[in-house]
Amino acid sequence: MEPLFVVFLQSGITEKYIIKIMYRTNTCGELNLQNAGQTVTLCGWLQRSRDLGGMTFIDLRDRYGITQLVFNMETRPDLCEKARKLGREYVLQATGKVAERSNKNPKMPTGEIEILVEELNILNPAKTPPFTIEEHSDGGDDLRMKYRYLDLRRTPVMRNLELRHRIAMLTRNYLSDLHFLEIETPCLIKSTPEGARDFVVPSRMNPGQFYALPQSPQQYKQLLMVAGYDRYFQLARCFRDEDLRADRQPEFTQIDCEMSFVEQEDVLQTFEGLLKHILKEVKGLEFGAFPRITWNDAMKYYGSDKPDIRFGMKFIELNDVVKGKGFGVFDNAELVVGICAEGCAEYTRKQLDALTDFVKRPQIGASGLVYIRCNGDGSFKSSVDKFYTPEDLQRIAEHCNAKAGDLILVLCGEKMKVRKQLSELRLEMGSRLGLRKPDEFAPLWVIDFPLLEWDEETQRYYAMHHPFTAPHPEDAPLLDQPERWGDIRANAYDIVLNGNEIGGGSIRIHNRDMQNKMFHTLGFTDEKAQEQFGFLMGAFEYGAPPHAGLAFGFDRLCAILGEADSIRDFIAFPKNNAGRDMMADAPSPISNEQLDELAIRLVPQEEK
RNA sequence: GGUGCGGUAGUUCAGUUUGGUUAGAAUACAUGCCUGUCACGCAUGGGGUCGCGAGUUCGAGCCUCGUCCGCACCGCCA
Repeated sequence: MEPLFVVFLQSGITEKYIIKIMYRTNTCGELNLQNAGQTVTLCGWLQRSRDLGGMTFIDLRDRYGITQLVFNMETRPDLCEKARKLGREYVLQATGKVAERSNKNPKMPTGEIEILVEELNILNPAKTPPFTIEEHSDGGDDLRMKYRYLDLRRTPVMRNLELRHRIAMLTRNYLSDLHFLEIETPCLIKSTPEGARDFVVPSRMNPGQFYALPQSPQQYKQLLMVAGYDRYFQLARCFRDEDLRADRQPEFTQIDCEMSFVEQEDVLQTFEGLLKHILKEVKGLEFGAFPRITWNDAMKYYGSDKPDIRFGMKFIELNDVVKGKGFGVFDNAELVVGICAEGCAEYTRKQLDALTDFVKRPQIGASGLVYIRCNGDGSFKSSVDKFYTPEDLQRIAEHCNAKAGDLILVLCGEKMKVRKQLSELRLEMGSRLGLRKPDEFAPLWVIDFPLLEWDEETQRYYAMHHPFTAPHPEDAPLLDQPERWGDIRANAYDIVLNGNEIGGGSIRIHNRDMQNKMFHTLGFTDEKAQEQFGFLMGAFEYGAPPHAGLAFGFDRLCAILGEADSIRDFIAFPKNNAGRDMMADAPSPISNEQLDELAIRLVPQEEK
């Protein structure tokens, strides 16, 4: 990085003026032996001081690094006395000569030099912080959230936010070069009941009426297509009033994109290109064409619509080889399915019990786990030896491609449920075997999602993606056959990285008849469709081009590339588990005056 | 809405299994000594509503119930 001085010069300010106005000539991360002899001024925070009696060392920290300041009792007793009184996190300005150290520290980039301080200004004293501002802080999660502005001083968090900035710039430049325009869409919009819960904002000027915050700029970006902005993107803030997770915040950022006059292949190529570009620039990794898998196959082989393909361990369906041998649990099951864990035949009883407990946890809900050990001597030991002869087990092992030394784990039950359960077990085994390395990246497209999803509770179909998603052309006729609605594929796709859904999109419906048919399928009356989506439907009558789009979860993408599990440290000011900002203590009650102005009356909790 | 784990010094934790004298450690902080440290070292010192409330008991940091808070997960997240 350029020294600060040079950056200022390049900005066109004259040198004479700079010296007068500049707090600092250099940052704390850029000085080395070549600067020896120069007089410099640095500013920063006191990271740590070491008082040796006759001399005092201070580590001065800023965003760019740490530089050591030296104070000597013999040469400047006044400054040395001053320096030894300073506390952690004091804000300092120090001027002095860059000098070669007699004892160099190879562990730090500036370790060959130090500053012989001639002038020291305390720009601001500081209270002792409640936790240490270091690479590995001694602070717990909630304390760090409460004092987030201190946590943000720590280098790991700074590096995360720098990474976020880099990915944002790479994205903007890449898409801009492809003629995409970044266009902002409103945050105060109309509430629509489909999908996630809306955050809602009362309107003072329209008493009793509310805006919603966007769950995504979906309808606006489609209107931009109607308006002829044929390539749009936005790093868009989105809001969803749902429960939080480590990788889910109530407000989050999407790389939101839409294109006109394209087919699915164009969209996939464009955004595969974007992700390849980011992976290359950030990680130095080059990829060929990303693998693609249909949703049906993803469910069949991984039990998940976002498979982690950093490792194999694909599902093997076993109905044909296990049924009819008198083991009622298998015989009565809709699906018997297993995975083969290579080299795990040595698993002890205790380890197998732990796995059984894992799948029986209420969150997963399997009723039991069957194992088959393929011993080194070619024999088998299983939890169902009573029902299966060695020859039966041999046949199952062959079906699973299991070798001597492998362990076959089998679950059974209702098809979709057991797939989901085995998916959890597969990921658990992957973790236990160290196959889910955070510095390995395995992107994947999942295509041909179902268009509709049956909801037991409300007894109706919902759009799996959203109501503007086009059906797969081959399946469109099935919209006229309600009994086949569950089989209709959509022209929808997700992009998956290391078992995380990092993006998704679809071809949109641009034809009025098709859209009407879709609303009908979803149980919307004409009036309701008109009320909810009227402005979009109206726009579509004035010449909507064929269009399609995709949105990346930007925070999640940053966290994965930052090799972290939680997105919180890639957001400057995140919310906690309960959606609270622990630093600002939001949300909070508002005054009666504010409520009156908004024409809102609160109902006491006990009346509910 | 549900499940699990946790809450003890400024901070991170031990102590809870088996209730029993003055609740410990490390680190941070303060004071003093120390001229080449870089996790400096040495000495001394201060620092506690054991989350909160109720109960059991002669006696509760420890057991029971309730409650609040944090984290992870299930449901939810078109």
